[in-house]
Formats: sequence, C-alpha cells, structure tokens
Amino acid sequence: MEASNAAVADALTLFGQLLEITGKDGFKIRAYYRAAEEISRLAGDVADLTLEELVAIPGIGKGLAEKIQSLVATGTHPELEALKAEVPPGLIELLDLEGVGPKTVHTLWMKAGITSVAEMEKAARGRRIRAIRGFGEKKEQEFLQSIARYRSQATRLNRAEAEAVVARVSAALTPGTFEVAGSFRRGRSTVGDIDIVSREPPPQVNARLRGIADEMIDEGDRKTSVRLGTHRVDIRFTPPRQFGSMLLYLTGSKEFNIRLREIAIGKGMRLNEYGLEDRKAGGLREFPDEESIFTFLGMDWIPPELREDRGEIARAQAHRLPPLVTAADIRGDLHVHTAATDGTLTLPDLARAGAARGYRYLLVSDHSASLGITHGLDPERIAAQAREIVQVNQTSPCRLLHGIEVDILADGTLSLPATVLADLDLVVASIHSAFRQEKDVMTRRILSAMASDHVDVIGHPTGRLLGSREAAALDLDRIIDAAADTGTALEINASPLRMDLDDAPIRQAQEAGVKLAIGTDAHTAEELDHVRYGVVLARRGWCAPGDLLNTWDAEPLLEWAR
DNA sequence: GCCGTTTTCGGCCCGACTGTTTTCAGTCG
Repeated sequence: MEASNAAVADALTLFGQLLEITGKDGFKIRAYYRAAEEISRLAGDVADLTLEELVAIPGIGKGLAEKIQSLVATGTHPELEALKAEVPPGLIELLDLEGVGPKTVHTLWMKAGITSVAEMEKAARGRRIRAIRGFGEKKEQEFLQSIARYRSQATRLNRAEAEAVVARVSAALTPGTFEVAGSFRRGRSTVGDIDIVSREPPPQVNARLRGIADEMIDEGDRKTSVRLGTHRVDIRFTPPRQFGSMLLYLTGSKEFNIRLREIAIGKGMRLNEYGLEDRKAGGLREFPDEESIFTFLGMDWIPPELREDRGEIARAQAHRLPPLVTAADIRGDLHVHTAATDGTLTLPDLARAGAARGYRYLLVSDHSASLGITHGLDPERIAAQAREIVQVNQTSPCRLLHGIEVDILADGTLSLPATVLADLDLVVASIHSAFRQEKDVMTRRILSAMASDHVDVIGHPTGRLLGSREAAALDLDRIIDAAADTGTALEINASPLRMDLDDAPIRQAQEAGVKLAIGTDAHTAEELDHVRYGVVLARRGWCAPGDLLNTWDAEPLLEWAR
C-alpha cells in the first residue's frame, strides 16, 4: 500500500519538528515544512509522481524528492528513523502547546528530563520549572494554562463560526475603521485565529476589548491579542497612511508574504508592515491602500483568495491574473431541499426566497428514496412535485427547476430508474452511505454514476464534514478526468460544514475544463445565503464566472444538461 | 535543504510582545 499525500506530508512535518527539537538549521527545517505544504495541496496522488516531477515542484529539490519517494514506498526513511530513535516521541506533542516552541522543548528535555505533556504538568505543579535558568514563575503558570487549553481541544472555526467571532469582536470596534485580515480574508474554509487591522487609536480599542474579552493575552500600542471563548483574536493598530501595508502583511499567507518580501529585496527594498524601505538610502515609503503597494512592486493587485504562493505572484507580475467569479455573477442555486423531504420550505416559499435574492432560478433537488434517507422521494412523489412546480412557476419571477439529489448506492448504481431521471431538468448525484469503502471501490462508484447519461452534477464529491468526518478515500485525478470526459459537473458544496470540493481540486478541475456548480444544500431560506461561502471557495479555486454553471441563464443551463 | 537576469556558494522575511534579563531569547504570525 503506497502512502497517501496526507501521510507523506505528516512525515515531512514530523521530520521538520524532530530537526527543530534537535536544534538544526532553521532554513533546512523551513524546507521540510514547505515540502509538506506542497505535498498536502496536491490534488493528485504523490505516489504517482516521478522523481523529475517531484523536483519540478517549487521548494522540492533532489534531496527531498528522494526522501519523499522513500516515504511513499516504505512509509519512512532511514534519517527519519534515526531522528525518532534520538528524540522521545512525547516531545512532539509538547510543540502543540501555545507558547512552547522547539527551544523550550529542548531545554525542558535536557535540563529537567521532561518528555511529555503529563511530565511537564507535574514539573510545573511541583514548581520545578522555575528553577531552570531562563524560566520563571510566570512561564510556569503560562505552561499550565496552555496545557489546560490543549486538553480542552479548541478546534478550528468553520466560516459561519468565524463570522460569529468577528461579530463579537466588532462590538469593541467602530464600523469603517477596521478590516478583518488573515486566513478569514483569504477565504479559507476553516480559520484558526481571527486577525484584524484597526485604524482607531489603541488605548480606546484596548479599553473596549477589556470589556468584552474572556482573556487579554497580549496588550500593546501596536498589537493586542485577546481570547473570546476558546478563540484567539489578534488586532494590529495602524495609522491610516500605513493601512495598506499593514493589511497586506496581516492577510498573508506566510508563504505569500515571504515571496513578496523577496521580490522587494530584488528591487533593493525591504517590505514590512509599515511600508517599503530603501535598503541603502533608507526612508520609508508608506501606502494607505494595498493597490498602491502592488503597483509599486510592478504587479497587479492580487485578490486575497489567491494569496497562497501558488503561482499567483508571477501571474500578477505578467498582468495575467485570472478573472474571478463574484457574488454578483450568481444567477441561481443548484442544490436546494424542500419540506417534501428534510427541508423546511414549501415550493412557493422557496420561489419567494429565490426571488428575494434576485435569483433567476433555483434547482429543487430533494433526496431520492433510499435506505437511510427519511422521506426520500419515490417516482410517484417526484411526478407530483413536477406538477406543483409548473403551478408555482406561473407566477414566480424566480424559476424553479426540477431536479433531484439522487443517491449513489454502495455498488455505484443510482437509487432511481433512468426513466425517472430522464424527465428531470438537472440531476445531482451524491453519496450518503458507505463512506469508508476502499479507495478504488469508492472512486469507481463515482465514475459509474458519472457514466450515467442523466447525471449532471456530482454533489459534495468527497463527503467530508469539517471537524467531524474525513473526506472519503478518492482518486480525484481520475474523478476529474472522468468529469471532463463525460461532461459531468462537480459541485462546490457551500455549506460551511462541507466546503466540498476543496480549493486545490477545484482549480485542477477548472484547468481541465470541468464545469463546477455551487450548491448551498440549503434546507432553510437562511441557508440560501451560504452561497457566499461557495463563491469564496470558487475564487480560491481560480474560477472565472463562466466556469460555474450558476452564472449561466436557465436556458443555456438546461441545454447543457440535455 | 533549496536556489540562481548579481550568485553553483552563501544567502535564505520581518517585526511585536513577553519573560527573564541587564541586552536578549523565544514564540508567534
């Protein structure tokens, strides 16, 4: 069994962590982490890549390529085994504690024999850490708090949860004076910390933050960190004349910032959050907005969703960034449930909700009757629904298209006969059971659904639920190739719990000419607004308006589906 | 360990904040 991308990326990360604890050169360590990042964002299988193809990946040279091939073939590498033998396994876990880094771990290990979280807690409670040179009583307390937080398992936020935290912290800020930055602004599907740039004077904001925060982590004139519930919010303060460079810096990503700063160095400049500094002559050039920095560096403004160092910088320098879809381009939602199955809306309610959002159409796509699906539609009820849709459409400015979310059964067949599917406007086919099938079985299951003449879209292709269910084992390379061959679209499921497909495979599909379909999977009127998450995800996948079926008018859409 | 319209060797992004310190190390983003 060849190792998965995730397993290889984890091994490379472990490599880096072990090197850190043993005190190796930081640049070497950075190379391992960068390689781990590159492997984890591959849409295809790392096991399929040749040595030459691996070396072609930026940041991966001959040395790492050979290690990666060893990891693929055997799951490990002699050097990795040697490091594991040298470093007690519990030390890796210590790195997960907030405020604990490789130097601290190394010192605690060498000076106090601490090799696990439990031993560290015992030492802190026994006041033995303060005895070590460089540590004191405060550190000891901080460690105990970090251990408590680590045990409470604070998780990453999905976008809906992150919006709620933003709303909470906004109470301490003044509208129009701040911008949310960080991975939230980049549109990541999950967010660790919330980052905010504020133009307000720090003393006022800090005072208000003290009123709403559960904990003040750091408090300063340039930067303040607070905790709301279990979640950390970092606020950077800036005068308006430097707002652009601060927003750019705090939006990241880290890799993107490093690349941009290297470009600045090439021009004899130093880029930081305050502006651009001439490395010889000195003197700071300030930027009130992001656009002017990009222009000064000789490139186009890069939308935040693209700032991941995945080739967007070269495209911006060549003035050839792709046009990205926007919310205004969306003409309808292609995955909606009604009260006929597990939703709450009647068809007239749904038509009104669509019209209120300015939509030209909505795809009614209730579940099909199948084992484990409550109230799924059988052919008879589908026919009744068709008659009611005709009625509703006579007066509705938002047209209801009649579709179905047909179940892909464990053996790859569909839970409704072809004759029934043939009468529908658009058919979404999804997996709702047997998620743990072996990779090849799962892949062929979806391929056989795509081979059906009537299936137009594959719904939530990987079946992942953020924070609760892993993506099914799937060969997305084969799925995307087959989608291109059969003219089947892949869904961008916009539920904040799903966000499925993910950005990397969306981009790969887009490049292969595969069409994509945003579906909110809404079960209520409010959930129709989740479409915004889908648009952001599509942008992270480099989608132009035309790549999304949702930007088409109903007629060409129905023509495409025929 | 990677990489090269200055370089195949010698660089590799940059700064804020805290704690433990008499000038800095470590962590974080």
